[in-house]
Amino acid sequence: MREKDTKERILDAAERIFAERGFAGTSLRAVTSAADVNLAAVHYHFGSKEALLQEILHRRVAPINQERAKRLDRIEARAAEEPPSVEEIVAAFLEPAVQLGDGPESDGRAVRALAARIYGEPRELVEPMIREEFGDLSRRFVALLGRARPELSRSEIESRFQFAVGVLIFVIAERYVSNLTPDSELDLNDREAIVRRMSAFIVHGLCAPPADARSRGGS
Amino acid sequence: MREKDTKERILDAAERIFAERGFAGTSLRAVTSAADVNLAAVHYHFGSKEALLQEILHRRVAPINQERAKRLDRIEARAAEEPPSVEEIVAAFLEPAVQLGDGPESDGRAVRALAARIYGEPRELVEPMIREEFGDLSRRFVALLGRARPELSRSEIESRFQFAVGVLIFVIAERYVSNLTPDSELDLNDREAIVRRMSAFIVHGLCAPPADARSRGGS
DNA sequence: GTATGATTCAAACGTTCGTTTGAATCATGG
DNA sequence: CCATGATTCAAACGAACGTTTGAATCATAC
Repeated sequence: MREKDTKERILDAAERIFAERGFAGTSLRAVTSAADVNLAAVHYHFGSKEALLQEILHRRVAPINQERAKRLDRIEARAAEEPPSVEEIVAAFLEPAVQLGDGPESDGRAVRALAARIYGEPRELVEPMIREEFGDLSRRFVALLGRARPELSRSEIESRFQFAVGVLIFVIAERYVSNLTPDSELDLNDREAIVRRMSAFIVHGLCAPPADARSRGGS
Repeated sequence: MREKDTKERILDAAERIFAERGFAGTSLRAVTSAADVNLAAVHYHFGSKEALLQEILHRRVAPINQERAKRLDRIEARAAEEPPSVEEIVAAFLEPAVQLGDGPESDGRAVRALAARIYGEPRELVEPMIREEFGDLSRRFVALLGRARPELSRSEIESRFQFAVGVLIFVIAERYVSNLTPDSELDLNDREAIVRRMSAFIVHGLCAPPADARSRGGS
């Protein structure tokens, strides 16, 4: 038996390659070759390529969503006494995600890139996965933001939550436009600064006055 | 000769299918079948699958970037007298993009989805395209934002610009998390409201105080 | 050592893919 | 009408794909 078992090696290799090439652009032969295992092992251990993707997502996303849920629990418990602040809600949303995949053996970059690129895959492939992993949590975030900003309609809160998701996904995916030019001063390795800036941007965006004249119309 | 010529039919069909399935997940047979043309026509007219993608991008993105460049010209001309406002810079950035692909014959949804999903494709495929189409414009937006917010470092401006890009991409891609749950009140057809809200969110995010203690350190 | 289930293996299946090829057809000008 | 280049066509090429198959090997318990 190898040092790291076959299943784990497949998961690690697939994670990296799915992140770079997407689901359709990743062949199982590329994965098994990178994992140094036999092609049939994928079917033996996972049943299908699609199930492999699902399992990769789950193994990475479940821990961060558990952490988010814990943080939400604490915020919700205190919300009975006083409304939550946008800052703490944003922290609960962002912090688990920006640490995604970091560990002693890995800097988590591929994991985060994969989590981000899921949003670009064909809808029928990933919407069930997204709904399953994030549906409940997003409802809870939206509800808490509603407590923090009661003058906004549910619809406007949902929009703003979505904008925050867009920022986060772009940041964790490290897909940048401006640093493609030679004069860019953006240092992608300064993650702390980027996270701090992102948090400030999102908090301030969320704290904007209502953009809708009839913002309370939808409730 | 058909009503619409072969080349145009291929471009239209490919645009739609690339947007749904991504580059690797799109077969030329799917495209040619949808366009009701012969498979070899793709190679005859475009040379390769990749060149087809490039041409699709260019035909859609070039007009919006021309419009953006025109708006930038106007803002830059006035910037000699007084600093530009964040609002007008954001409008110059967003408005051409949210109208992307809208015309008498098409609601532009597929076009926008494709423009958005380009960011998820393998880097070596799309970075040259992105650099070519957006490199110069992003430099100009960053420079103008620097004029509007001189207390921020170039690096922090670039980060914020990137966050704005993330929001825009998510919105034009119509990839939502919260509306996947049955109780969502987000109406994706109310584009005007969504754009208005997005603009407010971005403007307020960009107007946040410096997140970096040494924000002017990079200049 | 033997039996049994788990795991890995190499080969194959049937399908699909982007690209190429040479012939057929079309469009246009002289 | 003929010549010529443009365009479309059907077939094929060589490669790649996810999945399946049955045999071989491994691991473990008795």
